[in-house]
Amino acid sequence: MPPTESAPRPLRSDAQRNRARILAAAEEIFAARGPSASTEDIARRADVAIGTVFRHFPTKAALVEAVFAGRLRAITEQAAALAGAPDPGEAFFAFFAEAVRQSTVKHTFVDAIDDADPAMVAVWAVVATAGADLRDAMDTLLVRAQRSGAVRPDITVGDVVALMIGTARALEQAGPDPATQDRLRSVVADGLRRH
Amino acid sequence: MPPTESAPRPLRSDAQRNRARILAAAEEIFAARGPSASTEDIARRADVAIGTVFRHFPTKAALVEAVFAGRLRAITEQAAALAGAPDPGEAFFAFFAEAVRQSTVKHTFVDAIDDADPAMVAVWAVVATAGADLRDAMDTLLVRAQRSGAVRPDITVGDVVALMIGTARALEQAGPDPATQDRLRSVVADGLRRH
Amino acid sequence: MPPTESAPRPLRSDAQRNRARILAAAEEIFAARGPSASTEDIARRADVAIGTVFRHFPTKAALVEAVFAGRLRAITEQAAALAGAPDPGEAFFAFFAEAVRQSTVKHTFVDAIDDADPAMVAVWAVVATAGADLRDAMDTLLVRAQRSGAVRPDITVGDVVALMIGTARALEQAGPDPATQDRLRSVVADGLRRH
Amino acid sequence: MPPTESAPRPLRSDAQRNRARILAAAEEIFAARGPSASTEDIARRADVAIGTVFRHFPTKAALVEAVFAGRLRAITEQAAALAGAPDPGEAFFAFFAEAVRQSTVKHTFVDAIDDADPAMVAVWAVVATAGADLRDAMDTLLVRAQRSGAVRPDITVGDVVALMIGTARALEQAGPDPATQDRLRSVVADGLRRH
DNA sequence: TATGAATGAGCCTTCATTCAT
DNA sequence: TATGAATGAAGGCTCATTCAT
Repeated sequence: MPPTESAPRPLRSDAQRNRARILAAAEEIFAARGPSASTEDIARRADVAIGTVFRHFPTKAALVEAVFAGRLRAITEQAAALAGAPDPGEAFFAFFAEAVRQSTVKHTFVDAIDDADPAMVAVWAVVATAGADLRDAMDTLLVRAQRSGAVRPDITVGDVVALMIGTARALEQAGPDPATQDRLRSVVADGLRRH
Repeated sequence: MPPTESAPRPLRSDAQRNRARILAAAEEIFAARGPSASTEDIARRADVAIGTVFRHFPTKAALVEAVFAGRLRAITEQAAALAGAPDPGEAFFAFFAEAVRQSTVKHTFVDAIDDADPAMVAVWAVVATAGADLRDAMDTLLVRAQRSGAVRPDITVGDVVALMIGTARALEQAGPDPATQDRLRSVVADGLRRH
Repeated sequence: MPPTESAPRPLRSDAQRNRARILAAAEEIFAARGPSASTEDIARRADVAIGTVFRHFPTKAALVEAVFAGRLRAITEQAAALAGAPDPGEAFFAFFAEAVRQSTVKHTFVDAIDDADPAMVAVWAVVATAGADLRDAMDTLLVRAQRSGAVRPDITVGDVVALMIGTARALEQAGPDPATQDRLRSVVADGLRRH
Repeated sequence: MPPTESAPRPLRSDAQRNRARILAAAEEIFAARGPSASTEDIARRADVAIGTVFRHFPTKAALVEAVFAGRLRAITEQAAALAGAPDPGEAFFAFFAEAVRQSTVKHTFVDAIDDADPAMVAVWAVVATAGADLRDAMDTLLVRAQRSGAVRPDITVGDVVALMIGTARALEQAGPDPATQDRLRSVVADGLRRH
């Protein structure tokens, strides 16, 4: 047992499994009912006692943050994977479509984070870090696409983020019909192109 | 001596005033802090007792719905006002911009309404009515704009509603800078145009 | 309803009764089991719902503080009542005996206040105010008694407070036998006299 | 091959070491933060796992008791060491001062022990034994001091115990200033002398 | 009708205790 | 024996809703 806890030892296998189950349960339940869903419900879905949830995530905010950051990281990886694609425009729009698809849940997490709640301030810190990585990856994609003439030159990364979230919201509103979802996505994508 | 027993008798004038104050307070507070703001806070802002709020709106959900329906009616009126404008395309896009502007609140109301709650059935009825009126008014605007060639012909009213909500969400995400808001709105509007 | 809540209107009679019942219940239960007793138990003893306790005392600390401050005020009144007594020494020792008697409960409140708990910081503020009044009243008593030669001149008010609390603790420890309690009290009183 | 099955077999040396570490940690932490400090914290300070604490002390109360009994034993030894001192009065007051000094901790342990809890019956047995030894040792000191005329003849051992605890409480209340602590101790000591 | 005190289910969190590893 | 993850009963507090005044 080292004097300082600097390197938290790897979790025991059963603990790892529980941690994963809790994250999965939280992802599902937050997606379905928003992050105001109760921790108790998440514990029930993960089939663990409430204390176990709090052992892994000392705070409800920490749990929300973990789920949210996980999602950001996944999207970031996809942006990175497309960074070297041959056609910059195609890469950008492929990323946009995929990111929107993955954000389409009943409640986007951003909605969930109530700035008024001081407990959520810490959440934003972590999210900001993960978000910065994502922004960097997106910036690469965006700049290349703009240089190639595929995207309006006045658009910023912040614009793209906002439009991704907004488009996800629109799809959520419109319902699951694939044709409709394609149509809506194409509207925003067209708007982003140089005209 | 009420005029007829069948219809809900008109409220006494002070009751009417209270109802209006409560709605106004709810609008402000829901817009600022989302629909999870407490009913107490709304009562306080309206300067009435909590019991009065529940006398006018038997349920918190009913209050949320009333605010939402009110907003729908306001937007409907604007659509109606633009129905006879000389330039159909201009009318449509003016409506779109205005509607988005008015929907830009921190938390959209739709998020607040829990479909699973049986107490919300009656609520949805009212909203549905208001929503149908809005759809009709929007349909007029949309069809004229499409006939004039200003808007993509494959777009439906549902698409426009979804995009309005999504765009409002994007603006909320992007923050208050007017130039940014214009840029984002123009992206979606451009995407809606025939290209 | 005044715009500013500066003067909280007098409570409705039933609310007053409940407030008094809660305070009485808290006094009993804190005295018997210490201030770590649960708010729920106090509510039960007062025969009100838990929410009612929190309506009257927004925090558990506020409840502890109210009980504690009430006790301080009672003792302060007694000190004030004895301030003009003809024999200063007699007055001082009568006060000391009475104050000790009233503090003899299984758990003194001071024990209760956990400095480590940040929620208790506010408690100390109020207590300090009530305590300052008490100190003033005690100071009068003490100085007169010292001038009359009845009490050791090097004793301070702080000493008297500490000895009161300590003596109460000793009596609590010794049990309820009156002769024993008198003996213990007389030991400390004798020690305070000029010898 | 244990010596006899009837007596609890001696602990393995590492277990002995752990037991001692836990007791030391508990002593420190209970002294600093009172007996409501969490068992986890004690385990952490002792650098053992929580399960180890519960293997050695089946209950938190048992741990509190062990610390308490240890303290009683330490004080008993001091009383015994002074039993044959040449000046009986000096010996008694030296013991009193030292015992008070050692009891000056933020929370007295007696407070922590809940008499109502049936799990505490066994605990009290041990404490009672240690307490009886202490009383015997103190009795020797006290009777000698009374015979020599240094202490009031009506005082009992129970009185002395109560006053020790009460004085410790007074010192705790008064704060750490040495002059103040001396003054308070001298007040009680003077009160105990024959006058 | 309006008032606002009372109710109590539910939420997040802590911690003594148990038990699989 | 030691470990530390899991358990689950409380505890403090909030807030939608009810009801006596």
